[in-house]
Amino acid sequence: MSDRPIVSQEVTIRDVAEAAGVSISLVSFVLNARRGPGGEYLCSASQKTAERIVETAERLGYHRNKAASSLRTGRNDTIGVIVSDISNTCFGQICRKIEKLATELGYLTLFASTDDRKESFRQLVDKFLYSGVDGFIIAPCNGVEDSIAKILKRRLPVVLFDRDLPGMEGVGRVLLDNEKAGRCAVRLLTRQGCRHIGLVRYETDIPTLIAREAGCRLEAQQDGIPFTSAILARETMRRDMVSVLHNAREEGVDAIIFPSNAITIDGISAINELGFDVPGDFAVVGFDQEDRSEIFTPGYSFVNQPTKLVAEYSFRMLSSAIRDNGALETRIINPLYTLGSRLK
Amino acid sequence: MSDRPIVSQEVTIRDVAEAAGVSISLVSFVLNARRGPGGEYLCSASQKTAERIVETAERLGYHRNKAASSLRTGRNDTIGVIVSDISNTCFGQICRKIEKLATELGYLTLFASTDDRKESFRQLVDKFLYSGVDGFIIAPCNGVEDSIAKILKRRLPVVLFDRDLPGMEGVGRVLLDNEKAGRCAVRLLTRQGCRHIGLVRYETDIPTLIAREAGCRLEAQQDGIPFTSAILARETMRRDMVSVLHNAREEGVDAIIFPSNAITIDGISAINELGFDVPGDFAVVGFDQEDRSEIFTPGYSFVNQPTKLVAEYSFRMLSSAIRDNGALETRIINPLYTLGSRLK
DNA sequence: TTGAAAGCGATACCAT
DNA sequence: ATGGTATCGCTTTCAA
Repeated sequence: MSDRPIVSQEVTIRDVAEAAGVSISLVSFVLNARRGPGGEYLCSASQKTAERIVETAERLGYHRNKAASSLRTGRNDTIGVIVSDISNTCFGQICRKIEKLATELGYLTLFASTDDRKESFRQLVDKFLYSGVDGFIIAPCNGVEDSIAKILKRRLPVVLFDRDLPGMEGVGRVLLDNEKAGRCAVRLLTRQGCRHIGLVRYETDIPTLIAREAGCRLEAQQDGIPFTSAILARETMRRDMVSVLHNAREEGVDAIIFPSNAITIDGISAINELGFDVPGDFAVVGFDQEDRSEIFTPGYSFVNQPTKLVAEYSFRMLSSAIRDNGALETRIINPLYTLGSRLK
Repeated sequence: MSDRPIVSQEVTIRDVAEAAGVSISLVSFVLNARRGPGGEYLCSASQKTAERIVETAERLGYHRNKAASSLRTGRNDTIGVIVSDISNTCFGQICRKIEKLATELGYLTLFASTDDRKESFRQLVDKFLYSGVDGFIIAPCNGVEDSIAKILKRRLPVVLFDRDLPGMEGVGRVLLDNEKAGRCAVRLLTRQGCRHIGLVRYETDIPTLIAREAGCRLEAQQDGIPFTSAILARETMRRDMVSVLHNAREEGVDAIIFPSNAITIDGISAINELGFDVPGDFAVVGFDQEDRSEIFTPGYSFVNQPTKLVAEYSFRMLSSAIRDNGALETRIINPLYTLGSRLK
């Protein structure tokens, strides 16, 4: 096999102890002590020794061996973040912000993408579990309740965001108010004077999409504006989109809502293919696109999750659960919108 | 302090040993054995005991404690990936692919974003170093040679991608052929019949940008086509872009190249602000945008890194360096391009 | 083919 | 205020 020798660490706690002329217990003690407001070491060691120890550690370039520390304490100072696709800018931004917050509190963050596949979701949860994370922040895919339950059984805290698993108990939640998001989308359109609103989505039981559509319908009803929704098969959505939009136009629909990221992409793609002008032919509201989408598509408006807020709420909820056994509650977030620069 | 008891693991190697009626050494031995082509365990243990041990481990739900294993072996089966911004789709895609490849080989991947700031770069390298990664894949920012040297001093392998640190020795490299990318951009434009090509960039010594511009100039020269480049101050690029493009148009420039991601964003933004039509007023080639950009901006063409290839080359080079002491070499990648759907 | 035992480095209990 | 030491779970050498 490998004839690589066991490489021992260059500077261990023992070296620091010797160099400082104290015991390793004391070094560990001091190095793990909290700091008071004036920078004093809050431990029974005398300030003088404490300072000498810290100074020695720095001089020798000592850094705690994480593996040893984890092994002993069972803590890992690591959190796991699971999303469907980190190269989706929306998730990328949330992950970045979580990473930043986590780093500030001394946590390491593990990221993984599931591609919305249950099987890889399960594998990733296991992988993180066995890598020893202290908690999870998860945008779940449908039908992974068992996997989440497995985490909870180990008494590790879980915060869900972006998508809910209705009925799942014992988890924290940071969710967009999707009904409000739907209403917001419709309002963006009526404000431009649109008179007949269409929505395209695929066949699904994802609560997010259902709630968004419900919100749209509700708002349109209140405004006394006709609202039509087209429901496509998920697999053929991209293809069917073109004819659906074509027909909608014929039928006098003057505004279209694409209620998710994937639908928005396919929708914009179809509109380009049809050579339609936005907002000339249609006014459009997309969902879950990145902040910069407006730059690329000046005619379109978007409804989004406030990524920073989602990241902050999720991480703070998780870290307080890990550290202080803080409550895992449900937080509902208000949607954000970006107006297109060319409107009707 | 914490009155949380030391939580011991639910199933340890000792439990497996007892349940299987063998010693822990044997369990470890078998569980770490390589598998032969027929699935046999390549170790001195008898196949029968080996199978019994594996079966017992599975039945009990045993999973190796990573901390203990790392502590003992010094190996961590973890790699660190550092980029400027993981929410940049280009990097997001590369990271995803690396994660996937790494997972297949049993590695855990740590990601981090530096925002192109030297100081956070250094901190992240340290963080990963002390977290115990076995190697690095890095898109560096300028002036971090010292930090890379620190990694090399610990004899950990490093593969650079996206951006080079010229003169740095002992690292692997997976880089785009930037000169060729520049030439490619010009060719996309001349092919559409453009007669006067402009390029906008900011003042910099980043080799990537310099090489791209050189490639553009070279190709334009060979084609006997006038080539003008405008160099802006980095800080005011966004603002200045508008007037630069306005003037270019006046001067008869009929094609513009934006030679990086950031420049492309600001450029497209300025074009929208000016109300210019693409490709009516200008033909445009942008750089480093995601695959889907064409959907959002039908008139634009893009030159990109082949993200999957970059990820594959980088990871394979790193993993072979980690496992088999494989060579760290320099690989130059050919650029990829996407044609806009509406061209001149 | 199998097992005993010595650590890897840090922590935390219990002494002093 | 400080130190001795058992222990976390696993790997690996050496002996049987």
